[in-house]
Amino acid sequence: MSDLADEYRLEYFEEEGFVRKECSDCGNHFWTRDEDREICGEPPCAEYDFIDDPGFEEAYSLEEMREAFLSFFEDHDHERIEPYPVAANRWRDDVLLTQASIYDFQPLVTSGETPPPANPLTVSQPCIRMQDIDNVGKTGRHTMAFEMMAHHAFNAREDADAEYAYEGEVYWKDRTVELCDTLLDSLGADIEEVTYIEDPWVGGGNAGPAIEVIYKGLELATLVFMCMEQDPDGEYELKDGNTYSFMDTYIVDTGYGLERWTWMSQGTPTVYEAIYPDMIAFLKDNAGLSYTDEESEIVGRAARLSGNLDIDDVDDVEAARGDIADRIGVSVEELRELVEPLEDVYAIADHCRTLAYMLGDGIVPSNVGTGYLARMVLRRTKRLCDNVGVDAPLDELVDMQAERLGYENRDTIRDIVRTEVEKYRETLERGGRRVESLAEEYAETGEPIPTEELIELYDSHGIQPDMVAEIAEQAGAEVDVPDDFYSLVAERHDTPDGTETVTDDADERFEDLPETEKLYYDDQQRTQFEAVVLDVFERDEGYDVVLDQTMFYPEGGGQPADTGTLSTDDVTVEVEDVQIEDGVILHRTDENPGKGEFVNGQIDAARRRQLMRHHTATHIVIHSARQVLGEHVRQAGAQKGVDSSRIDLRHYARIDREDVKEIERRANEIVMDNTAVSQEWPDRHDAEAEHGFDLYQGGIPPGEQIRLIHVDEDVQACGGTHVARTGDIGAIKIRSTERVQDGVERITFAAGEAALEATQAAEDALYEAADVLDVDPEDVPETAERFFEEWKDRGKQIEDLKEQLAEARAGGGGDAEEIDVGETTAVVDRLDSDMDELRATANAIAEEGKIAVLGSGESGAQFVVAVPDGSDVNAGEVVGELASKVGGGGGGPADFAQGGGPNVEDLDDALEDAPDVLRQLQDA
RNA sequence: GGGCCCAUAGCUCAGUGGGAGAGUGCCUCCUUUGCAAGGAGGAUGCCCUGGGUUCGAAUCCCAGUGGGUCCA
Repeated sequence: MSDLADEYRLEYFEEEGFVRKECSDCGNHFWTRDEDREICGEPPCAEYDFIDDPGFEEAYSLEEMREAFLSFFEDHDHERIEPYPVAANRWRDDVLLTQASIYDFQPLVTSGETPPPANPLTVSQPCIRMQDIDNVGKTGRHTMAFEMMAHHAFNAREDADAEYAYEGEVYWKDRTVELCDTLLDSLGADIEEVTYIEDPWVGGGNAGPAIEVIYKGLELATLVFMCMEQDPDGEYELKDGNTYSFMDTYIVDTGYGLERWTWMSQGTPTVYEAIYPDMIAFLKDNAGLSYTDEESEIVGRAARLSGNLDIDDVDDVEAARGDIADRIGVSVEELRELVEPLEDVYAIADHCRTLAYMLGDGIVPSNVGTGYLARMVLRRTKRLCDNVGVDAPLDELVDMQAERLGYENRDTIRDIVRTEVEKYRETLERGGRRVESLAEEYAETGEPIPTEELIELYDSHGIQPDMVAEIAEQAGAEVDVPDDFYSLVAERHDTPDGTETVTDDADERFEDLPETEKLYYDDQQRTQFEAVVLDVFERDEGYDVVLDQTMFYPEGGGQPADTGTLSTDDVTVEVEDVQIEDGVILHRTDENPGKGEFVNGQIDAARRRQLMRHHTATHIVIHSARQVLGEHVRQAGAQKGVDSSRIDLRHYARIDREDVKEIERRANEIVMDNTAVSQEWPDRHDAEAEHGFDLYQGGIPPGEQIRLIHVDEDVQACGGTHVARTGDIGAIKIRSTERVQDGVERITFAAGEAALEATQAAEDALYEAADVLDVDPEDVPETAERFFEEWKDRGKQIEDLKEQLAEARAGGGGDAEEIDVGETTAVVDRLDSDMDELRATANAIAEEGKIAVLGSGESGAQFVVAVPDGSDVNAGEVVGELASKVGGGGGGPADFAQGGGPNVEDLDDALEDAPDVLRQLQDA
């Protein structure tokens, strides 16, 4: 096994007089121009040297530094590209957020399937990393949101066997280091002080040599040379314990932290003051934080010290605070009081920037996916604001960052923030009440609130344990939060195991067949074609027929497959389903048309027409919804059908009736405009540059060219079949909306004939209702309301009357049988009315000091037994005895019981036995 | 994508197989008339919808609808 040491012997280092050293402290190897240098320069081997002593010639703002970087690389033959959204799940499904510039090019560009937008290129990519969220504000250098400035070059070996979307070498290690070195020099850094540390990189199945660039104690950049992939037979064993071998493609992946470069140029105590000084000032002022000269001095020194410490988790921060306080010569309490509000302010500024990125790029808060992350950040930010006493509305704070970042959808962002803050407030209020009553309960018993309750409160109601503790304390209850609280919560989510066996049935039978020519894109209106049967494969039921070309659309992009027939001179076979595998289209048929035959294909035209109408209508509905609800609306899924289709949209509020009507109106305007629906196959990077990522509502297709569908002003990457003109859709009718998840709304709609049918079905329902009520359809709502009110009134009246009837009956005696049972009198009677009446009568009789035994045969045999106060007869037992005689059971409290059974014919016998039963039970 | 929780009076909620409740608000009267005052009486309800189990379901089971929440 070999390590990668040779990979770092660069000509550039040699030419420039670098020497390779081993750090006397940590043992890492590094390259430096300074022959006497002993340590690598990276904390904890060294401390920050740039606080109050900036490392560059001039101080740069964040914007100035970004521009300086990008234009430097433009001047050195790189093309500047626009950054991608922070919501990486918009072009890849393996991650949620963009965490590095290379994410922009994974997986299609890095694998060589798709060419990069430019080569070499430079970009400043906004990124969000949630991993360090607890450190933000505390360490002086951690941020959740940051921009990774980068230059990338995509190379492929000339001797590679396979075809790649880029060829040859643009540049590799020497040039990369040279560019970085030159950049530092041009900014006025003392390049004698710069060290390049050897630090092999491994991640996500790829690996390669990498270099950390350290200057004045701060890691300014990482230069990664991605050129290896995991390989069981690989020659190199790397730090993750796996073996790796070289790939055909090799990629320069660099990362320069914009914030750190800005910080380096200013030398402020923390990175936050360097990157958004205005917002920090505003927040400090708003929270009423002001410091005397002496206090400022302490805060400054503490900040410097915390920055110098190598702190990677919060426990260390807390422990370190004591250390810092000692070194400054103040008490820990004093230090905490001074520093904690500032830490909150730093974190608020950072979190607001994170939210601006997330919401600005169209993430909608939700209980799933990126939306959930946005919600978490927002709630955390709100807590920090409350904690430190910032009373400016959160939407205003987020807007400050959104404005700085140049977002144009600021009104929507503010609206989303306001909605979310309100939701959070309601959750807290609900939770507060719940905790209060729980706390009171446990305060009475004197027991601490059990952990099980805490988990339930957090998991099901979103109430943090510290909030429970706070409220419980006021109510005088104890709370003991276990240290492993969050792992206990996690345990609750452990599923019995869901090891999915990925059924990877990559069918080798089709490997030698050519890709089927897709006729359905040439003329989407045609339904007939001729073809040659290349091969036929037998299936469990039916056959897979492969043709040289086809008009049949295979299932894909939410559009179901076409059906139809294939005919030879001799036979006609039914096509029941169509699938595509590696470009080969499989027609699933009931019979074998015969290999080598010429066939005449005919697709079910009516079905296809409806599918096309629904597909084009889907684009129109999304487009209309975006106009009505806002530009943040994005497709979260779609399914087309013959009778109806549905689309799921990301939106932060319920779509109400007014919205539906407006969306429907706009959609039908587009239909009535009868504009042409066009398709084109542009280069993917040209398309992205012109239309942005909103193209990919339904997923990202691979390849150099992508198919775009234009409907009205809407443009989407789409592989489906569409009508020629919007008028062909006929009409679009929205049938229903539902909230399928928080932040995701589903619209179900019908197009063409189905729209007409849907409308007629709704009308039928109305007419039928009108017919029942015997009124005009337009009077149905009013009449229904009146009927409902009257119905309720009558219910009340009937109840009232029953009570009167019962009292009259109890007083009047009637034909009821009266028996003496010991010292009390019992009334036994059969009334044949409902339970309510039976109960009322029994109550009235008991009021008069008599035992009531009433039976009814109205719906099954039923009994009610009521006993007056002071009687020693148990009503429940009486009922139980009687009910068993009619094949049922019964029970209830000792003074009032009811029961019954299915055998009505035995009711009279049971009642006749009642006196005996009563006497027996009394004697017992 | 998965897990969990909730739905009862205008509001906040209790009730977990057998007669629908409390607090608050509302109405009437009394007391007092000074700020969230006291006393007495009264009206509140398809117990979310639909199925099932049961002699009997607000209560148990299933499905749906609406909301909440945690996780990947």
